[in-house]
Amino acid sequence: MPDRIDSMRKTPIQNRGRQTMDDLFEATAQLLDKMSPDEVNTNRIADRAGFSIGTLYSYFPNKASLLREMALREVRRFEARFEETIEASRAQQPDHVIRQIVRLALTPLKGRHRVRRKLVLLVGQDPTVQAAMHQAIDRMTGRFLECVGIDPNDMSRARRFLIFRSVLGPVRAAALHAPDLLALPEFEEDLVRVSLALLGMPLEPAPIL
Amino acid sequence: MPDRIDSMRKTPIQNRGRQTMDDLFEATAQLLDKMSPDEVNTNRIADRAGFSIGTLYSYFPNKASLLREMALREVRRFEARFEETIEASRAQQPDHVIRQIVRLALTPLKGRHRVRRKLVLLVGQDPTVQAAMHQAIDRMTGRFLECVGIDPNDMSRARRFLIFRSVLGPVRAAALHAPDLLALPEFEEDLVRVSLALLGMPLEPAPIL
Amino acid sequence: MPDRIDSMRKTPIQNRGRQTMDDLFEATAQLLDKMSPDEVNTNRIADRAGFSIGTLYSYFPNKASLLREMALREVRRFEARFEETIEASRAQQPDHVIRQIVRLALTPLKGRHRVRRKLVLLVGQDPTVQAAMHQAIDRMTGRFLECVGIDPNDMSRARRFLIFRSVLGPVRAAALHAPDLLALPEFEEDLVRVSLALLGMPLEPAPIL
Amino acid sequence: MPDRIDSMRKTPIQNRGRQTMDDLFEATAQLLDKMSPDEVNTNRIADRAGFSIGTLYSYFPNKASLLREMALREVRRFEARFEETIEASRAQQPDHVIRQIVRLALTPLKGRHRVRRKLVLLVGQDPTVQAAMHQAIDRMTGRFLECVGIDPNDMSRARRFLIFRSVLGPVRAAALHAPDLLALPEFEEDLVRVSLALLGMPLEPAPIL
DNA sequence: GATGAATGAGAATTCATTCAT
DNA sequence: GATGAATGAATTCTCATTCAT
Repeated sequence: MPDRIDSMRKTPIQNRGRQTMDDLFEATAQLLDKMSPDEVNTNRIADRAGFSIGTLYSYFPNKASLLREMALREVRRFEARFEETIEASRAQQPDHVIRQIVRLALTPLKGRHRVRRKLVLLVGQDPTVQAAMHQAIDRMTGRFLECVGIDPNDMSRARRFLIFRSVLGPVRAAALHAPDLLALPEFEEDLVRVSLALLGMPLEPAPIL
Repeated sequence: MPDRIDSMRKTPIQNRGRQTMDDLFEATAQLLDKMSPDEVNTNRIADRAGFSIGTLYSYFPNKASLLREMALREVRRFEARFEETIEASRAQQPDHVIRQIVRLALTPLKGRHRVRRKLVLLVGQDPTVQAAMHQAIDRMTGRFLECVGIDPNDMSRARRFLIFRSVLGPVRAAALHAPDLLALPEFEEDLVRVSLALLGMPLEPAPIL
Repeated sequence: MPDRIDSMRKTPIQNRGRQTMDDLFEATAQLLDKMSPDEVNTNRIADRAGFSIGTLYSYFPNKASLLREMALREVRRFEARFEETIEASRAQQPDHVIRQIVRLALTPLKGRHRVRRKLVLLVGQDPTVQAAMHQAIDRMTGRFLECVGIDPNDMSRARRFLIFRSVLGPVRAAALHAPDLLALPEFEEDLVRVSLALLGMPLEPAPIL
Repeated sequence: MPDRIDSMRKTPIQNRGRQTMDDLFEATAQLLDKMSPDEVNTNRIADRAGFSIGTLYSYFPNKASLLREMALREVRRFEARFEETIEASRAQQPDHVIRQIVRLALTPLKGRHRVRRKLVLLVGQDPTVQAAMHQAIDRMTGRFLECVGIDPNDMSRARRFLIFRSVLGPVRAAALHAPDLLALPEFEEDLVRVSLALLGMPLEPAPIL
């Protein structure tokens, strides 16, 4: 799976192309949902999307770039939903804002948590995706602090790094290995508590249970 | 915790065999350290370990089992180190115990955080490994609660799930993308704070910075 | 010398068509100049010529025929230049005529020796092109002998075969691998000497140096 | 057809490997003899050689390198035969030596002139092969001059370049397009004449016929 | 006529695995 | 037991060509 520089073959400004790419992404998602990541190959993707393999390769220079674009799109989508959430929480108390964000993280798009996990397995080494994810998290952290009125410079890098990641990591783990937790109020509660602890704003002493 | 898994071809009671397997694991680790996971193949592993490919296949029935055993060994090793840490912290304050555990998580064996990450990429879908990891985390959580004198039944499943995973996830993220954080006292501090918050024992109101 | 070959789809009597074909040839030449022959494909040719791939296929039934026509055009052009040279040398001494022909061979159109070589690599097996080239050389040999007043029947087939080919081969080799030789007077001199030797008219005993 | 640096995958010091490579070369030659060069693919080569495709790729990193090695072997073989010829002609008159060399060029190995031609079509752009061929010709020229007692420094570069190439080019052309010429005494005669003319040693005035 | 998205056969290459020595 | 040459299914990717718009 060689790695080219140019990520896409044709700029999908045309709606035609945009639709085809979406079809390919959707096909990929369905396959990831159904089978192990290394069974997902370009032939199967094209086939399921209802295109010939050649069409796939006229939209993406190679397999890696298709997966990369798909991952980047996921990141962008999450950030967009985050942005909406922040906007809707303007001028609210920090704990309320955090709770909204935790809920956002807990609500997988179309139940596609498994797809996302497998996508990570396929794209995990891709530096572009890595960078995009971490920059997105950093941007979202910044937006959040701004929203709740904290100057980022008043907070250590370590803590800024942790605020969201201490929520996102466990959510992913739960989604994969204990999905029922996602629906429990006390799970949401504890995630909020973690973030607030890092903001120096503990809730009332947490009940042990 | 029995040592044998039936994906191993021979019971490695003989030291010869044990040594050979360790050599193969070490070779795999070195390759993972050097190259992308999908460049790591059985021929290269055998080659670097100084064995023929045939020998590799007399110790493991297939590639997946080699990687699986290796991952399981990592899990067992971590748990063993955890056990030592707990033993050494007997009858200490919870925050002290937690701090020791955080330090354990921050100190990978031989700086092999990258190796572990890539191993996950290769083995990530293996149900045996998944199960072993989560069972280990659950066992360690139990041991910890026992050590600090909390009855596990007094704590919600959600919280038990989170206590360690809210530390482990961010540590891995930092190891991969902001390794310098691992050495910062305030990073350790905040990780401890996260766990304590979940135990309902906040430190003194956290300074924002 | 009729201009039409039945591998062309339309008789390019219309200037439009003629121009389009020339554009396609020119694009092909530019690509051959820039890249390796097997990187030159029909899509790139159409693209560089500023046409759609469909247009290319309305002028040529397939890739081979485009390249064939292009090669045949080269052959015709060379023969036309040869004809001019011969005409301009009417009633001159044989050594003078030969020198003019050698100069012609040394002076490729637009410095496109490399293009010609790569075209040969792409079209080399085409029997039509092979035949056209050799017939052209035979015709030119005949014209030359006529011009200098030698009856072709007075000369062996072997020698007629050699007269021009002993010049053309080395010139191509030099163009590709020692282009600086092309400009040296002694190179031209020796090529003339070779041809004259075959005509049984050696120059004064050649200086060794 | 990507191009690696390393030309061979395993050093064929072992006789086993040497034999396998020879089989692959022989299979390639047979295919080139039978079909057009671009129909010759690695699958067919392996198949005809009686190996699996994987075996081919354990001896050569890619198709290009197989063809390259084969071409280089041809060059080495020709040079070896040249060397024998020179040795056998020690202390003979220049015209005798040249005649032997011309005969060598006229005697294709196993009637494989066509194979060689097609090999050139496949490998023609390969810089390694190009360089090897030209260096070989230069070495042979040097050996020849030494043998007939001419100091290379007494001869212009242009002429040294031409001495053999003015023979080799036409021979190849004849082999491909007028094979019957190869057997004619007057063809041999004229080739000798060409070389001698370049050495400043004309034969008796050439008979026109 | 022109366009260019779509096609799909076919080619190169990899690598887990086997088995004769 | 060890070896490593050989296997071949599977995968990625290309590009000449078609045809609906």
